[in-house]
Amino acid sequence: MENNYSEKPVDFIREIIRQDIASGRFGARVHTRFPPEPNGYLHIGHAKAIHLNFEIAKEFGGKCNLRFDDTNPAKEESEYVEAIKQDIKWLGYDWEDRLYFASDYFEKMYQYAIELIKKGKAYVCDLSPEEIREDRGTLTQPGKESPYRNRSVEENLELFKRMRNGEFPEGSRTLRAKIDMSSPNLNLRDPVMYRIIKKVPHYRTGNKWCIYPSYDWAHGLEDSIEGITHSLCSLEYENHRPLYDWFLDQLGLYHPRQIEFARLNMTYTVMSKRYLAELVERKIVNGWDDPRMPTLAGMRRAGYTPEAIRKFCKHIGVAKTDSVVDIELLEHFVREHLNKICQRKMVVINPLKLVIENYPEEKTEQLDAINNPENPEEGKRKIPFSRILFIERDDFMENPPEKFYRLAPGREVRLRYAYYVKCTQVVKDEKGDIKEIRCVYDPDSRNMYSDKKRSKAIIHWVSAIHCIDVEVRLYERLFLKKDPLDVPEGSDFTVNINPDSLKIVTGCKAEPSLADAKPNDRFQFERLGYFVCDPDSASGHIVFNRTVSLKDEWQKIKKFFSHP
RNA sequence: UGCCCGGUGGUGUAAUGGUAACACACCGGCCUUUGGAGCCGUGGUUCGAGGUUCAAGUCCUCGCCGGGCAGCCA
Repeated sequence: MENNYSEKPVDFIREIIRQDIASGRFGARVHTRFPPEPNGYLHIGHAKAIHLNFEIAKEFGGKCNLRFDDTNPAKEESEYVEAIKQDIKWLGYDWEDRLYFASDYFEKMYQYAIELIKKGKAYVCDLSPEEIREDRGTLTQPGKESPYRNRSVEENLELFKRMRNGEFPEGSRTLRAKIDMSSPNLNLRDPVMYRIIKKVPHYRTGNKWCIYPSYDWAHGLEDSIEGITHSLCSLEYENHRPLYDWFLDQLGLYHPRQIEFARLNMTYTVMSKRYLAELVERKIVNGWDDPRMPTLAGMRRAGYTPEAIRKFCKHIGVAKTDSVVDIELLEHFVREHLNKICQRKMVVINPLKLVIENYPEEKTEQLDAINNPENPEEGKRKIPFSRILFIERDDFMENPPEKFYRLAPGREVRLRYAYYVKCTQVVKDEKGDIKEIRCVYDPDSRNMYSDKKRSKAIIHWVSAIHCIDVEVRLYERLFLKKDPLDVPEGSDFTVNINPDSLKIVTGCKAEPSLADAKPNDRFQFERLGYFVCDPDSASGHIVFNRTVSLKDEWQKIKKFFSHP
């Protein structure tokens, strides 16, 4: 077993684990777990937790379990189990043979509950949910003890058995831990351990059970049963740790250590399952795997790579400070990786016809284009050039402002991998819209690699008779505001939705080599961004999703001009 | 007016009592057949006030600010 936990710096969790190893607290063992509830899709915040748990196990020569925490049949479905497994695999992690379900422990938990009753530490309570709430007290006032708190062990045992047997209606009784109704920590005011749920069957155990353990009771047992050493969870469980410890101590069971860390928040993003589900249900996005979603499924479809996400997780670190990470950081790692691995292609999204008047009508040339300047070994390809081309409408302006140094009347620019062209004429239609532009080219300018700047601009193009039509889906951030939940009184986050978060553009012109693109193939469209072939593609109808744009100096300048 | 947890450049994370570091973003500059990529540089004295110490972001005290907690959710 190769341990490599000597490098610095190290976060507070790894520091604690080092100490535990040094003191022999768990016999130098490290065993973590990722415990999702199968009630929704995994998002980038889960990626942080997955990364943390699996990487720590790897670093310390330990193991990490995948455990579905399926203790609430009302919310859980096997669809989510499968999606979650797929996402974790895609992210690059392997739970090997350690796939577990809390629902497999129900019988064991039940027996432990009986033990607790016998110790006089748990009782069946006949109070209604409302009555329990009223008796719980408030943040500043102690609670009131339940009138059923002092039932005999025998009666509790009998009642609990009848609860399991389904003799009581849903909501009529609970099993509660007998702790302290005046504890300043409200979690310790006789928390509910079991509730009766009869209306819905459990997706795995069906109707076998009609009592289900609550989180606080179940989670520590799950960790204990699996021999987990370090149970990593988010900050909101901090106040639950005394309870986690209490149950395990009362039962005298193997006792893992719970450590809390701050969950991930990102700008321009909502991260709770509730809101994500709402986006899906209200059809604001097209499903959980919509490329605008911060779900792993969405990011996969958007073209993000698992490598980039992992590197992001590594770099954000882990701490106890509530924080909001700039989404630019994620995008940075996506660009960084894609820049390395993507072959370049020329695609014109918003075509403008360009006619080279002095280029022979029938002539076609095959020009060399570099596949990936980051990796010369990927070689070159041929791209066809001819008299009529398409260029990006944005690359021409009739009345260019300062700092725009692309094509304009009388101006010369280089066509990437081809020639210099000079604009001689602008042709407009009846409405005055620019229909095409006419140019002359310099036949001697091909491959003049060392030619110093006859123009500052190089633009991309595609040959009109050779190109293929493709559909491009231009995705932008789903929300306009850094904090999408920052809304005026009485409205919800939909007021912050970006109305332009998806633009579907058909009739885009792509270089012919893209005809072979297969779903999930990733490319850089030169000067535009990174794109991935979408599974919606069919033969003859290829669809690309924009993963992320290239950084664009000109866009910045334009923005500066529009609001100085 | 309760309990718990936090507070280091715009953002996130380091500094383990000894000259505040790294990344992203931003702004300059260099380079470039992608206004891409790459390279170089400018921003902070660590929430505030005291205290301990030769020495404090780090330890102590008191404030201030932020977050969490009153589901038979997790």
